[in-house]
Amino acid sequence: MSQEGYDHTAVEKRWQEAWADASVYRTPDDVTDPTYVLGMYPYPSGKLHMGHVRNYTITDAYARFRRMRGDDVLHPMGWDAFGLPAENAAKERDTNPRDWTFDCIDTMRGQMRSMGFGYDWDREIATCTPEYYEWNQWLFRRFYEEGLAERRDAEVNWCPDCETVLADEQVEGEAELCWRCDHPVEQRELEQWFLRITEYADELIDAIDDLEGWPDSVRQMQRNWIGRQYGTTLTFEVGGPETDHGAVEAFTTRADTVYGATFFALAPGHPISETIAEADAAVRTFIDEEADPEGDEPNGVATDLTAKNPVTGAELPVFVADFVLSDVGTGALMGVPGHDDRDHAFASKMGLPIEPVIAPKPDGYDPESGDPPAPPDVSEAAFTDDGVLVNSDDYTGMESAAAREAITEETAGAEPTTQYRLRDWGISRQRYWGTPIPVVHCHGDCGSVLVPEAELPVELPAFINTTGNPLDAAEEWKATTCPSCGGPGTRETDTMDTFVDSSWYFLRYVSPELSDAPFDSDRANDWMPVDQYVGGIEHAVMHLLYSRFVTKFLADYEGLTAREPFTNLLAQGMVQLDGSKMSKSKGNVVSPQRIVEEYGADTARLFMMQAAQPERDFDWSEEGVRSTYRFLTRLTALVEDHAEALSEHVPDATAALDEDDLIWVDPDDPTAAYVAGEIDATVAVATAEYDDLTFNVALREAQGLVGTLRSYADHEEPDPAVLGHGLSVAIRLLAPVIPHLAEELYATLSGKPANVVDDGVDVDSAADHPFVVDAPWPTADVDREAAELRRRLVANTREDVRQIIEVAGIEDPTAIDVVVAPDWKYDALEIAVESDADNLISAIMAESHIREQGDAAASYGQDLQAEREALSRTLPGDAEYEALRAAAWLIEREFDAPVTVARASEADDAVVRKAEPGRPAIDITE
RNA sequence: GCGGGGGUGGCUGAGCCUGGCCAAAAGCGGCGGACUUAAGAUCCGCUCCUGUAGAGGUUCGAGGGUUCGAAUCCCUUCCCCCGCACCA
Repeated sequence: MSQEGYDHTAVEKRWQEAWADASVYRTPDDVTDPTYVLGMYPYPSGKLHMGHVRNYTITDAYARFRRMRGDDVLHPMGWDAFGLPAENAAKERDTNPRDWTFDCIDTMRGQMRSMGFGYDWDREIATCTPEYYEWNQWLFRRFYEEGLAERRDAEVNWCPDCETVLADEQVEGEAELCWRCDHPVEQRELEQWFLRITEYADELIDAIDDLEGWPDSVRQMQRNWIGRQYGTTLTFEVGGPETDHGAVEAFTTRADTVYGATFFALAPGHPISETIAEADAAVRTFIDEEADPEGDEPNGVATDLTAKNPVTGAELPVFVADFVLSDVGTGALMGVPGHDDRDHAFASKMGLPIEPVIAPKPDGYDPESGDPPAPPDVSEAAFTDDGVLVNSDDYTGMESAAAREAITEETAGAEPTTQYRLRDWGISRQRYWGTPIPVVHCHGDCGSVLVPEAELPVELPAFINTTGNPLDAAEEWKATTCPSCGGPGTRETDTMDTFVDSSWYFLRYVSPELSDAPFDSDRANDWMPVDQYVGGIEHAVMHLLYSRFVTKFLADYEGLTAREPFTNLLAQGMVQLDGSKMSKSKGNVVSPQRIVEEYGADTARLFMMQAAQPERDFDWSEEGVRSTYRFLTRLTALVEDHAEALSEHVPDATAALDEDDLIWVDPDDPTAAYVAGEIDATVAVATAEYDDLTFNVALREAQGLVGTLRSYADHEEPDPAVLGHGLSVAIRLLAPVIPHLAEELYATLSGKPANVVDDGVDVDSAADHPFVVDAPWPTADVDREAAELRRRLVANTREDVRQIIEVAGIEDPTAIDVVVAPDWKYDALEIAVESDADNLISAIMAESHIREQGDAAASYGQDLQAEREALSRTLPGDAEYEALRAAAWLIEREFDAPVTVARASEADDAVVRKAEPGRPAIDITE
């Protein structure tokens, strides 16, 4: 009946409309501390891709799960709507970025609706609206007022193709390519606006330790990015025959190796390098032509300068070398070839001396009394570990860590110094489609002046199609008056990096309409932080670091109580095809739209969620999709086939479904008891897995339950209460992932089949119809461990029956007897598990009722003794008996033979003998 | 080089934290059977080797160790992926 599947298009459309009509996903402003579930908002590129679908299915499923568990949930969506691609697209199509962007947003919003994502659309934001970016400008003002925004000259990464500045993070790979257009990036000197994120470097790195809900990989990436290092700044007097360049600072993490310094090196861009290049042709040539910072070889050129080692007083030769980088440390370093690989390579190449001053620490070395170890041989390779100082005057014999401290303290001009790799955040972009930086450059003497808060937002002028920055060409817009002196002024034409937009958008959802502040403080303090954030690993550093920075700033200066924005973070894996990432350039893209048309959104969602853990990559498989679709088709058929019968037997299905998950099971119907037990076990496992976001395991459980229910429904005379309950549970367990079909089936099961709706009775007038969205999550009061023991017993027993029949070559069994072990064996096992007595057999035999069993007891005792360490508890004998009785129908069905489950007292001794706890005796008659 | 994550049966992929019930879930693929005029769908099994009563053997990248017992813990080693990197 169902090879065509079910009418997913009609089902999905029907419920999308019903949800919208009933505003089921609305989160009222007055709820208290809702569970805040957030997916990283997308750039509106025009179409949803599979990565989006996966991302938002994860948040949607989790949000729905929490909702069914009774939480208020905040699950909003918005648009990262500024950015260069809109500008490029506008140029190509001869339109403007605004229209193009809103077109894209409309399309994508429609696709999200068609996926069934349950967002509170009343909270939708788009960062390109003045109502939003006004608050970027406000935020910029606040940074400026607190001394954390400043304008300065800076060497910046410049993409000649995009004609804009890029952050370091936006420059990719060794080849230094633009992250957007893959064009090689150049360096330029420009006046730029910076936010001083480095002021927060320590807190940003220290607080990572407490982000326990974040993946280790992301935490580590942030630590690396901030790159804090403790070390020492040493001062070297640098001079030559004719000139004195004065004190030059060099940073080192290895002050303990200072006695091993045999040269000093300056970056080609260091001011002294520039100075000496004026008089020294070799240096000039080296800087201009030979220096190759990207190459593997360390290159350098000698100068006529020397640097005085501040500890030893030695005069070291000074080189200009390309492996010294201007933007690392001070752009100058002491070379210690004995204990640094790169210095070693350079010294070997230049024929400089290599001196060992650190020796490996001998075992049990005591710096107080021990003789210093012999210096290692460093002629071939540097010894880079910490150790014990040698050849270091008074410091000889000290351990590295202590020596670093002592040298830093005792050397004139030496300072303990902390270095960071993190740089201030350059937010200036020479582009149109972004937030205008709210500054006016006074033509008089006022300099750069903030636009007053009352005059915000500074709105973008109409788009001008030009090769440079359109804002530069907007002459009328540019010309303004200085807010300070009232004289003529020019607007700042830089716009902000779009990472400013995304660094606080999660706060805007709290009060998206608010017109006099970026967010409602009281509500933000109640609703923040985001409980579960989900997005791609590509944002591990930039977006997440900036968001943490801005949150801390708002905590310090605007009274926000949260110091971290995201409590739990999930970096979802990629959707791949044949093992590689889907991408347009490779042409291996699977269109979500096609999948929705062909199989429906529910199929796409279920397939993705059951394919793998959310954080792992997985391969898209058309076969897997089809298999998922077949599952949904079978489920639909199962519910439809039985709904009518159930409603006859269950007088008020609706009430029964909603009220309670405790159902009465006929004690004389072991099959019903088995199914009821399976239902409970499924709920227990699936709930825990949903909590952990391991949807794949939860769904496997739910699908397994559906299989059990189908078998049960085929069984003669299923208990309608049990079957109805089971179907209700299965539907609810699947509902977060297949919301449309779950609604449909829930309605069918409730005796309000959807075709009634089709005939003109609309959904919300059927007031007694409960949405599964709002249905209570099923509950179970079972011990997961006991449920698993029972499952295992049943599975093992069935497996054993199969094996016997196969191995013994039984063609057609006529009777199968299953006999549970006698009680005394359970008692003996219990004693064996508990006991730590040397002689297990005597411990067991101490029990008179076991001793009475004579040889059988002795023999079983020996078995227990032999396997003593491996023994584990089973279910009690009565529970095993009940579980096997309940599962007998499965064996009967499989082998088409009557199955008798018996207690030991009811069975033949010869058979009973083989029975053990956890392993009933099986006797098959041919 | 540093840091992070991996290597499991024909494939995908769980298990590993908390060792035993693990020859190892699930899906896919393959094989056999039921149903069907047939195909499809659906259902029941099988799918490392041997085995006429639930057994035995060899497996979880490689080698070693701890343990009564290791896919699981420890060490060494090889390979793959990701991030950072001539970072002083």
